[in-house]
Amino acid sequence: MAPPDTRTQILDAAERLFAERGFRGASVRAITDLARANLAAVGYHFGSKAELLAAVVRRVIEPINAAQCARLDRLLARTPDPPVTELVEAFAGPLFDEMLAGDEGGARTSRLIMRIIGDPAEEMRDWTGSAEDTVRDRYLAAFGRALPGLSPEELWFRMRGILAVAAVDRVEVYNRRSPACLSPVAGEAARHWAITFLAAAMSAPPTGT
Amino acid sequence: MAPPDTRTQILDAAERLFAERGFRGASVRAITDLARANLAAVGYHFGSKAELLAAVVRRVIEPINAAQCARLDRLLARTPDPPVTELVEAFAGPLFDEMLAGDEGGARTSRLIMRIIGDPAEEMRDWTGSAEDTVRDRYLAAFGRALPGLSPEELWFRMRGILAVAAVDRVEVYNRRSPACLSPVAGEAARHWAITFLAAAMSAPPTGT
DNA sequence: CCCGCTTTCATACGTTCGTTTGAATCAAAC
DNA sequence: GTTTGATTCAAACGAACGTATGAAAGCGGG
Repeated sequence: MAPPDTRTQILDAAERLFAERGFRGASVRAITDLARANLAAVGYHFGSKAELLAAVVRRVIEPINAAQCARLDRLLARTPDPPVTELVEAFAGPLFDEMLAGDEGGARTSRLIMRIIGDPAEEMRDWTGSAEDTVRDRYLAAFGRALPGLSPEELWFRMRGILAVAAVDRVEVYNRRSPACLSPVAGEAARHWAITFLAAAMSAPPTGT
Repeated sequence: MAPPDTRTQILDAAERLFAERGFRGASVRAITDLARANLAAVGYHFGSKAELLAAVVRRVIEPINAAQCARLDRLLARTPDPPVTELVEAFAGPLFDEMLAGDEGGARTSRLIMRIIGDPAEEMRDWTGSAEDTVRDRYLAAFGRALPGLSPEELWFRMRGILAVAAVDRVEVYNRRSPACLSPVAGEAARHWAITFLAAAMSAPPTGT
């Protein structure tokens, strides 16, 4: 099981191609070619392309969610009302951690998150995910205590902003169309920049409406 | 030419379907069906599906860019160094203005911007756009004066954040997976929330790295 | 009426897609 | 050595796709 394990190789190839090309853009043939597996292996090991996607997404999301959860636990063990900056760090940090752990300096996971958010294919939303909802609700509650006066709707609006900024990092379109003079952003710098940016954004006073 | 104008009807249908389903997900057949036109009409009026997309994107982007440019001119006519909040308002405001003008309360344009940012299809990046680069560079310069001490790279990182937050608004995935209790956000409120959120984010002190 | 030009239409072509199938291969148990 | 179950393989299926084609239809000016 150690070296080749067709199933894992397909998962790896699919993660990469789904991230790069989206659900519709990554054909089963391209995935099995990259995985050096047979075309029918996807059907055999996963049932269908949609179920393969779900397996890929779960494998990527789970450690991120676990880390977000653990860091929130650690924060709450220290004080029941952590400051906004630390909440942002705990929530957004794991997104960048996992991103940086990937083979290509994290671009792959970041792009995959972008796909999860933005891919129009219906199949991108079928990976259940009650655990994700739980974590999200816990952070919503914690942010709510740290930012009294913010309506639940505006709070949720701001949390979507966190995900958007984290996901949009390293997305190709931007880098392709970025001002020519700028060098690509190193992963660690992007992490700090994002935390700074988002902590300030989350801490903004309530709009009022 | 007034009522039916096949070309315009195709543009409208394509704008809607590209926004909803992405480039690959919106088939030429679905577009011409929605437009009540013949399948071959796309080839006749636009040449190819990719050129149809370019025409759609240009039609959506141009007024936004013009508005961003005009508002920056107005700002600079008043003072050579406008404050960050007004720059954010001038840059992000038109995104929401145009979004709100659409038929479905703006969701369509917002989603299309999201596609422009996130769609993995290569064709999504072929709509030239030197005018867009000009506007972007002008805002980069203005933000640079308003935020001395920020490196050009971090400045560009933050401007991408503006686009990300504006685009992610009303994207279906989020609303589908949003906490059940929350009602959907009204367009005007989202605009204020985003400006507040982004003005605070842009005004954050330099990270330093 | 008829002409030239634009536009619409039905149809077909070749490709690529996801999925299925049934035989071949492999590895361990007996 | 044979059997059994799991895995891999080449091949094929029908469906959907983007595009091209040539005839039909509309239509204002001679």
